[in-house]
Amino acid sequence: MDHRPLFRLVSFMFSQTVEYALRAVVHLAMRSPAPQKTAKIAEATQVPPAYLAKVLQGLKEKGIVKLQRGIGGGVSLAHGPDQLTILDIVNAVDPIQRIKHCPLDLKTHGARLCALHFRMDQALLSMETAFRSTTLAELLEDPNPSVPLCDH
Amino acid sequence: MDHRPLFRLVSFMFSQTVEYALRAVVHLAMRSPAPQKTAKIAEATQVPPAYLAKVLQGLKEKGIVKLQRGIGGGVSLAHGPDQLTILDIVNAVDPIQRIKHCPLDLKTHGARLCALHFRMDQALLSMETAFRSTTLAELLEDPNPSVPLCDH
DNA sequence: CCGAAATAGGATGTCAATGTCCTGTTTTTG
DNA sequence: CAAAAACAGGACATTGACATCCTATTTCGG
Repeated sequence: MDHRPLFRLVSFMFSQTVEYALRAVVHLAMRSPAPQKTAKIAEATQVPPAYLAKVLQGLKEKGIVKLQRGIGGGVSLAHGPDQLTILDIVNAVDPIQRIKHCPLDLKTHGARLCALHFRMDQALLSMETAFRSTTLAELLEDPNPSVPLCDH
Repeated sequence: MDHRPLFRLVSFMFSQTVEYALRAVVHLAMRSPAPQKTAKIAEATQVPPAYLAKVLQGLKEKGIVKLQRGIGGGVSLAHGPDQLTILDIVNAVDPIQRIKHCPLDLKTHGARLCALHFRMDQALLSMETAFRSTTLAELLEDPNPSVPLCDH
């Protein structure tokens, strides 16, 4: 009956849904290509099971994962971990929208951004670049001793 | 009666409130140090007047602007445009929260972030850095021919 | 073919962000 | 001092993100 968020947002920059999708996909990558049951992923990644199911359906529609019903079914990556970047996941769930034109739609100037929105767009670009630079496979190879998702 | 957002979010990364705060502060910087009335700022920046008033109150509490009541009063910057960065404004309204520890609070490892959250934090860092690198004064000096906020 | 295993998806609930409105309080000017 | 100017702030409305639950529907194994 209590519908307050189960977990505090990691950062206001990322939606809870992005966080959940990333956890799930990293979990899948660690076990790729074996399919995993949604309930198991939810437990391991500490994501609400019913909500994770919705998130995974979204990822399926974007071609990130495959869902298989029935005994022995479950969720698996649609591509190899070396073919998926963090950006692919983020964009599938909550696309990074670069600023293409001034949000104040004055027609007194062309498509050129004012200085403020240009700077904001540059910040978005740097984030986009950071996310594009790492594949799931590289995440798993990370020398960091803490395994992804902090489980073991 | 219609309470749908007046303007589409510029990017899911930035809240509407951050966008409004930045527009208002840039407007103030262009006219610094003369105080401006909230209603005038709202009109020039295309922000709902009553909501802008709330945003400005928040900025006052964070020491970004000064509010003066009565005839001849209005809103003015609490510091020179060369003393305020975009990051100062963003953090006053919707602080960028860097990821300090794994959001899955397993105690099986220390404060070290797993590879996924380390990458996410690096993306936040790059955005933070981008925002810290520009002061309001530098925004106004921008060689870009479109004046900030696209008005004139 | 039957039953168990899984996902599919609709209906519904809650809350914070966004936005409006109205009345109070402070300050300045004449 | 009186009146107008301007912010202060509480009450309230709406919406989308987050979340749950329950009932299909599909698929595999024996």
